[in-house]
Amino acid sequence: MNAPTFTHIKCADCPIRHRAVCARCNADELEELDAVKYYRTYEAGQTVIWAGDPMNFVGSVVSGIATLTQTMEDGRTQMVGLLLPSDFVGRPGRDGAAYNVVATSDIVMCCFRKKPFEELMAKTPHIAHRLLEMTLDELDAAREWMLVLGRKTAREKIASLLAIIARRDASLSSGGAADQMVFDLPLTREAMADYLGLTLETVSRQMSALKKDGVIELQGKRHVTIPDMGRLIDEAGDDSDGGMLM
Amino acid sequence: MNAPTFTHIKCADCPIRHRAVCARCNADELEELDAVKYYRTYEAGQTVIWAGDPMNFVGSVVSGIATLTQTMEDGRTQMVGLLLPSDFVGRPGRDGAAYNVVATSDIVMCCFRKKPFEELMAKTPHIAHRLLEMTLDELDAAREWMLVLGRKTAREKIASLLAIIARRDASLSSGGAADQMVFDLPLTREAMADYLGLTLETVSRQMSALKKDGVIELQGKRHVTIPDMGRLIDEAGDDSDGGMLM
DNA sequence: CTCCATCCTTGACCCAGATCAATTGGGATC
DNA sequence: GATCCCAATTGATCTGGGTCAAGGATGGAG
Repeated sequence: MNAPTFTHIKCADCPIRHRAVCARCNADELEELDAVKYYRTYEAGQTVIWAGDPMNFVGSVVSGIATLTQTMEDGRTQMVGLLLPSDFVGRPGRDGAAYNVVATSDIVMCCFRKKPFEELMAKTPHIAHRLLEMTLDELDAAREWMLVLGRKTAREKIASLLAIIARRDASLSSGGAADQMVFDLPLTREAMADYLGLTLETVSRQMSALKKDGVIELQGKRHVTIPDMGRLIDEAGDDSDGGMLM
Repeated sequence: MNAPTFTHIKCADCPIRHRAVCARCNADELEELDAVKYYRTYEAGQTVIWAGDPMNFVGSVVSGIATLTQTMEDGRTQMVGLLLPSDFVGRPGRDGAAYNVVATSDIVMCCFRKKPFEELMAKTPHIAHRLLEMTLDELDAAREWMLVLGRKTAREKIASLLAIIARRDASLSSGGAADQMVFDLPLTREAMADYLGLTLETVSRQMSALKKDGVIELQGKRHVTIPDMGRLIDEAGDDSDGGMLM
C-alpha cells in the first residue's frame, strides 16, 4: 500500500468518502462543490458513457460497480479499469470520453458539472494535487495490469484478479486483513474474461481448477471463500506487495 | 492527438523542451529549478533505477531512450512504458521506484532533487497541473496498451508498435505527418517482445511476414520504411485515432 | 583480414488457451 | 411445482504463438 493516507471527508449527502475531496478541503470549498453537485443513477448493464462522446461532467461512484472498457470494431473488448465506490471518472480539461463506462450493477454517481469543477480546481491547488495522486495510483495499477496481461498464464491471471478483488473488498469493509477472506464476485465470468484478456470458458475452467486444488471455495457461482490468502498470492505469481488500488 | 498544445520552454542548457516545465513558468521559477538541477548519464544497457529502490530525484530524459519494465521472479518481464526525450520519470511524494528503468541507448537525464522539486511544486500550482496533464496522458496510453496486450494478435501487436514509434518519431522531428515514413527502430527484437508480451522469435517472424506482405520495408535490421501508413494502421486493427503519447 | 560477440532469422514441434458445441444449474415468474 | 432464461460448466478439437535448436548477418577489436 503506497497511497498516502488522507482522511477523506464525506460530502453532505453521499454515504461514501470522495477520494477527490480530501481533508484539506475547507467548508467554503465543500459548499462550492455541493452547489454544482447532482446525482445520476444507472441500471445494471446500462452504458454510462460511450467512448468518444462528449462528457460534460466529472464525478465519482457512490454505490455499485462500473467498468471502463475499450472495444475494437470486430467486438473484441478489453476492460481497462474497474470503478468501485469512491473512484473518480472523467478528465478535467478534455471533452470526449476515452473509454466506454458501463454499469456492471445498479450504480449511483455523484457528479459535478465540468466547467465549475475546473474553475474550482484552478482556484484550489490541493484538489489538483489530490487528483494527481489518484491518477498516479491508477497509472501504477494500469502498469501492474500490463504485466498480468502480457506475461501471466490463465491460472495466474485469475488468481491475480481474485487477490485484487479480495483486497479491495477487505479494505472497503472491515479494514483488517484477515487470513481468511469471503466475498462476492462483482463480475460475471465474461467480464472477468474481458478484464484478463481470456475467454469466458477459460475463466470458468480455471476457476474450477483452483477450486479442485483447494485454493478457493465456491458457494454458488459468485460467492468466494479464500481459505489461505498467502496461497492465492503465490498462485498469482506476484513478487510485489500487490498494494494495488485498481 | 489530445494533449493540449503547451509551448514548452527550454531550460538553459538542455537541448530539449521539458514537458513538465510549461510556458507559464516564470523566470523566477525557472531559476529555482535551475538551481537544483543536475545531469546524469547512463550507458546503453545500464539500469538507471531498480524497482523498489529509494529514488531521491525526479527528472526528464534529455537524449536517448529508456524503458520502464516490471519483472517476475522467474525472469518474465513486461515493459510498461517507453521514455523518449522530454518524458518525465519519478513520482513526487513517494520514495521507492515502482519499476525498473533501463537505458536502451546511451542517455542523458536532467534531474531535480526530489525535496526541492516538491517544495517548488507546492508553491507553483501550475506545475502540479501540468504533471496531472502528463500523467493522464500516460494513463490513457497505458490503457490503450492494455487493449493491445489483452486482445490483439501478434501481427496486430507488431503493427501497433510500429505505428506508435513511427508517429512519435514523426512528431519529434519534422512535424508533418507524411504518408511515407522512415525511421530507425529504437528497440531490439527482444525489447519489442517484452513490450508486446511476445517472444523475440514471434516478433522476428511477424516482422518478416509484414515485410513479405509489403506492409513495411526493412533496410538492415533496424531501419524501417512504411510505404503506406494507412495500411499499417489497418493491420494494427485500430479504430481509434491512435493519438498516443506513450 | 579474421575473430568474436551480439542480434536476428528460420525451422520443427508442442501446448495453453481459443473455438465450437452441448448440457447444467439456479433464480425469477407464473 | 413447472417453465423460462441466462450464467456457468464441461467436453472435443483446433491453432497461434511458445519452445527448442540451428544457422546467418553485422560490426567492432585486434
